[in-house]
Amino acid sequence: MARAATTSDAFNAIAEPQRRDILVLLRTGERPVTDVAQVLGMSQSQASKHLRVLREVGLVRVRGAGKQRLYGLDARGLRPVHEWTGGFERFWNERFDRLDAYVQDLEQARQEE
Amino acid sequence: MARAATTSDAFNAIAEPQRRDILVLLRTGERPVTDVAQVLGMSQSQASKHLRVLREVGLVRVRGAGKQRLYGLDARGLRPVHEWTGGFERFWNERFDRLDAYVQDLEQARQEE
DNA sequence: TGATCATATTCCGATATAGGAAAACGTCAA
DNA sequence: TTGACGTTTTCCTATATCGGAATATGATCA
Repeated sequence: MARAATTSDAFNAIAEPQRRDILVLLRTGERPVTDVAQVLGMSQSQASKHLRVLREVGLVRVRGAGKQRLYGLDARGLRPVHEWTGGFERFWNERFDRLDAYVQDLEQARQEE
Repeated sequence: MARAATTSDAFNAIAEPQRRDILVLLRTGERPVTDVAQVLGMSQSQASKHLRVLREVGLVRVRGAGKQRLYGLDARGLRPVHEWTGGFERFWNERFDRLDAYVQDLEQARQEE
C-alpha cells in the first residue's frame, strides 16, 4: 500500500507547504489561478493542481467569473486539525517538565558515580 | 520530485492516521512497541516503523528499559500545527456566512427570473 | 466562426511511501 | 556461550505523489 492520497483528508492536503501557502494567501480574499501562481512563484499548472487537491478536500471553493475562476477559502476543514492538535495542548507544556526532570536526574546520577 | 518525506515535518508525519493514533495512545504514558502494536491492532514491524518516523520528527522519545524500549510523547512539535491552523479560526466561522449569503443570493436571483 | 485569454489536464520522470514477511540486531538470564 | 525475548531493519510490491513541458479544454468577444 502506498501513502494515502493527498485528497483523502485535510491532514494530507496540508502536508504540502505550497498548499499551506495557498491557503494563507486566500485569507486575503478570492483569487484567480494566475494570481496565486504569480504571487507564490509557482507555475500555472502547479497552482492549478494544488488548487484541485484543496478543492477535492473542500478547503477551497471555486466560482466562475467570466474567463476566470476565482478560488476562495473554505477553512472549515481545518478545524478538525486544529482540534486534534489542541488535544495535546497540555502535553507540550506540563508533560515535558517531567521529561526534563528525568533527564536531569540521569545526569545527576551520572555525576555521582 | 516526489512527495515530501514523512520525516520532513510534523505536518507530514501526522498525515498518517495510524501515527495519529499512536500519538493519542501515548498520551496515557510511555509504552513499549509491542503494546502499541497490540492496542492499535497493527504488526510489530509496522508499529516500529511508524514510531521511527515519529521519532525522526521529534514527536516521540525513546529510552531503553531492559529489553524493552519505552516510547514517550513529545508533543511540542504539534504546537506549530495547532498554531498554523489557528490562524484560520475566524475564517471557519465568519467568512462563511458571506459565502452562504452569496449562494442564497444566487438562488434567489434564479427564482426571480 | 475564429482568435485569444485563463485554466485544466495529460505525459513523463524520479522518488517515497505503507504494509507483509523474513531476517538481523540487542539485551538480559542461566 | 547459548537461548529467548523484544525490537529494528531489510526486501519486496503496488501506488501516489510533485514538478515541468506540452497539450487540451473553456469562455469571451469581435
